[in-house]
Amino acid sequence: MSPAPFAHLPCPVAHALDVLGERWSLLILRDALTGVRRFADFERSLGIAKNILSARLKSLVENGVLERRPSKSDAREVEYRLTDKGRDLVTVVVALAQWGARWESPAGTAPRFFNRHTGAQLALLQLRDVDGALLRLSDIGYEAPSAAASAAA
Amino acid sequence: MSPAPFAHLPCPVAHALDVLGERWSLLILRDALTGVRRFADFERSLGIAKNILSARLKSLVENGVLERRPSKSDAREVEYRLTDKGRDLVTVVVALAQWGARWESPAGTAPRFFNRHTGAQLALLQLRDVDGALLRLSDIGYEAPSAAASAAA
DNA sequence: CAGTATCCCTCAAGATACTG
DNA sequence: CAGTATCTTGAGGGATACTG
Repeated sequence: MSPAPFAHLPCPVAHALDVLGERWSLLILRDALTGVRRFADFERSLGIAKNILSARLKSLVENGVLERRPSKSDAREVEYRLTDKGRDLVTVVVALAQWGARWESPAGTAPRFFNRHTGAQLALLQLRDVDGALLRLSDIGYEAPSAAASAAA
Repeated sequence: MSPAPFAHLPCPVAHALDVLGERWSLLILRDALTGVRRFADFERSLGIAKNILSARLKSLVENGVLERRPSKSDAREVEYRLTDKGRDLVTVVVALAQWGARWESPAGTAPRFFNRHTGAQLALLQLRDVDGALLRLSDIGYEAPSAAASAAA
């Protein structure tokens, strides 16, 4: 996200991308969400260079998505664990995974998230109204900040 | 996505990011999902340089996410419209928006998606089992391709 | 309006060597 | 194991001028 951060754009997607927009960030997050915690494991799992991994982990820690701390079992080891903020990204990662599996991965080759108690697949993420009704894209509007906060006041 | 594409990684998130991982792609998608169709409108809305916008639109068209075609109302104008594949990204964009609004945007300043018939907010995207039960992160497993396809066969 | 054509610059990313 | 230190590269991105 070097040249010009998106922070000035009045858009939560932009703000999210200022934290996650770099090439490796969401993949690191995917690993973290599936239980990876150690530097060397991220490295192996992703095939990422050490310096890049180091930089990305640092930025994710700075942004409060991961927490860095010594392992409980062995104080010499370091663990990167998800914060609540990081854990909350599971919908983003799963949404990407579901889209990727459907449209970009050769059928049957993609790993999948599943319910570890039953083995069942996750339901597709879908847009719903607060009352639970399914929404189509055409039902959805996007409310500018001025129209929302300002006009409401 | 220059140096080394993620295509070789056995991960649908990686494959999705090969299409969407560049800085502007998801923001362009957000615009497209909220009805933006013309080059100049993307340009104004995002404050993106023309050459970059041109390149991103081209790549999104190549990847089947957008479709480029003359406007129906004025054949001299060009429109970029979402394909089904592109429309299917709404969950990704909304997931990012919800996360960004919650964790990165100053309270109340972020635009929001809403039900345009009722004005109600969208429900938070949440992970559910096929039967509709809410799932927590700890309930979720991630199944490697070998363990899935190979072992199943 | 919807782009192309240039030029420039920075930084993400890669490779490798080294350290506590 | 978990990084830091360097060096290099090449693409992504920005600005501006120009065109059908």
